[in-house]
Amino acid sequence: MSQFWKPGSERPRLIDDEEGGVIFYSSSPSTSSGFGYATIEKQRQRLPVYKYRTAILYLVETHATTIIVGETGSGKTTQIPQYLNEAGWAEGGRIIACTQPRRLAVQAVASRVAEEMGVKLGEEVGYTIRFEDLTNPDTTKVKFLTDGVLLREMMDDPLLTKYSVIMVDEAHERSLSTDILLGLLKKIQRRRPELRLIISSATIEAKSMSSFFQTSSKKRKGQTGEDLEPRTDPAILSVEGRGFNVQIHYLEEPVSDYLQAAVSTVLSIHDQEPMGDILVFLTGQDDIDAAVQLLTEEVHNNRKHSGLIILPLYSGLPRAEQDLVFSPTPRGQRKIIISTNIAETSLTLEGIVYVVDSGFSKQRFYNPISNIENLVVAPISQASARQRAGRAGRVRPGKCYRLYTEEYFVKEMSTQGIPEMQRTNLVSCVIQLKALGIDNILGFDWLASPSPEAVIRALEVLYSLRILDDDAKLTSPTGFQVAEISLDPMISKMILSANLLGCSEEIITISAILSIQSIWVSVRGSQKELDEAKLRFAVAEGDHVTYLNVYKGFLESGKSSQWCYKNFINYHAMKKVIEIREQLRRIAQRIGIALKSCEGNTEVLRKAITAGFFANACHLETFSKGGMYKTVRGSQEVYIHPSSVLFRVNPKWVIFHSLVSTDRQYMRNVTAIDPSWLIEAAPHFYEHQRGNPVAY
DNA sequence: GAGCACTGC
Repeated sequence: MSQFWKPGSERPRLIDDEEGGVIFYSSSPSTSSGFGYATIEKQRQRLPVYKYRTAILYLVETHATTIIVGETGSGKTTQIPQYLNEAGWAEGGRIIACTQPRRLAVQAVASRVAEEMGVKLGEEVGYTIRFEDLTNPDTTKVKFLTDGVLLREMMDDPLLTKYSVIMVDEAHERSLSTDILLGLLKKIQRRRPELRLIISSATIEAKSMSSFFQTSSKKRKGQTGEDLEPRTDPAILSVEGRGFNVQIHYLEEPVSDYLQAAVSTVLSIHDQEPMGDILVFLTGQDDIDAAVQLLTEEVHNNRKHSGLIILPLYSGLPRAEQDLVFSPTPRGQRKIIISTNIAETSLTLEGIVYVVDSGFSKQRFYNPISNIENLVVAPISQASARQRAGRAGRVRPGKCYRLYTEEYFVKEMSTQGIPEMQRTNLVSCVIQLKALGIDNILGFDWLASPSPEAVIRALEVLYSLRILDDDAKLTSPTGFQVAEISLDPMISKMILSANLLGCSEEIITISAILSIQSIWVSVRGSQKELDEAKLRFAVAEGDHVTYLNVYKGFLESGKSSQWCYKNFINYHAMKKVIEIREQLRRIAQRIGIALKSCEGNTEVLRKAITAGFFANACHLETFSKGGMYKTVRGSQEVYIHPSSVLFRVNPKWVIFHSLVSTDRQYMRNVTAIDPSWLIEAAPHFYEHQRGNPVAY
């Protein structure tokens, strides 16, 4: 192995003593010396671990914003809320809020804190995620929630007045909700000087977070000159974690085929390194299946490779197969998990000692000009590479093999990666800000500004849906109602139109189904059987009405998992559909939509769909071969996806829910329409020309 | 006749 691999030159992280150790550094000179440690300025000083609590409480007391940086395992997430609670930050009916970007993390952290405090989950310590509110308004003092839920709470309480401290965890991940939330929190801070923010982030983002929250500190003195308000310059506290050291190895020479390189690296680790599981990061299902097959063949052909358990891991994998990665490795064997990015942040695997990092992942990019989102294989960032490597050091010191050179890591890889804000469609983001009364989206104080093109495109789409008016303000009632519905605005618009057309009962079912990945079981081997199963539900109107038949069948079966199995339908997906539908029903009730069924009238159904998705209208190119369509607006070449029930049926006019772009643009979830409905639904968008609709 | 990184409300 030594011929190909070169150890990294980055010095191992300092974990200096068995105490753990806290390093404190303040971004500004301190006037107080009461604690004996706060005199250090822009200079690192290690403090004994018992002062962790003191340091945090002091900083939160004196600074409006505290930025906590550090590694996993440093106890930031679980200890800080407890310190704050003990220090009285949740007295007098105030609540300490702690956000996470993922539902699972919220649940896990909340139950751990409840356990550590010796209280019942849902009382002093509670959590709120979509579909689940385990809090008690009378007793909850520490509340964990997803950042998306906190954003939703702002719709009713824009200043988040019930919270005394808000801690935002994993801020370095820079998810869309986190970025929006941080921008809004900074605004709130100006109106609520008593509010305390704690931003928890990876070390690499500390500086940008700190300068973002840095505000001019003019009015800090009260009339008599005493300090009334906290310091407005953020403090930075750095906490070392207890993770084990991970030795980094780079390739001596670059390789062109990372898949092959990954396979041979796994085999040489198995031959030459002591026992311990291996985690391999590849990009997607295709890569992973190919690698699993190559390794399995190798195990069959070569006896020295026995004792290997090879497991794929990606989100589309059926639940039972996903769970295999969590089963303990039998003694004398070695587990090899070949995974997408799901293992980078979403899942934590125990027992990993070796990581093989391809240096690539699939990433979504949005082109505001064509209004199309693309999924492409792209190089990861240095931050991502560090995160992947860290997965090897959870149980004991580990090793990470990077399938690229150190020069590439240092010179070619970007340090951070592009925030989601800058590579996604912004319609939902814009409508959320509009609902909070923020009208100047481009002028908003962003952590990372979205491109003007993307903002303009989002405004345009919302305007065409009559969600925004000529002044780019929310229309009443449509715009305000759409903002209440926690779905894609085009779907929300479809629901509102269904109310007028008398088919809301059916349309909220369709909406629930459209907002999950797929209701079909993904099976590679038995494609034919799946297609046959689909035909049992398929109708000429298209995929949307077909979904209604599936839902009806599921209800008639008594929500049976057996029935799902027989019909190649994903049972877990259907349960989720029921859950989302129930939430939509509640929201509909709240905004005054009466549920009404159209009793099988599919024309009004398709008119409601058209009212939301008129912009996605296409017509068949009559003289072209192979079912080529062109979008009415923009004349883009598109095709019906083979998974659609309208594949090869090729109706003359269709609208689609979304595009998948590979070598071609494929329309997913397609419904046949009458072109006259387009002008009826959106006279501001389409006009007649020689009997057919044409986009303005 | 082909393909879906990952979250979230």
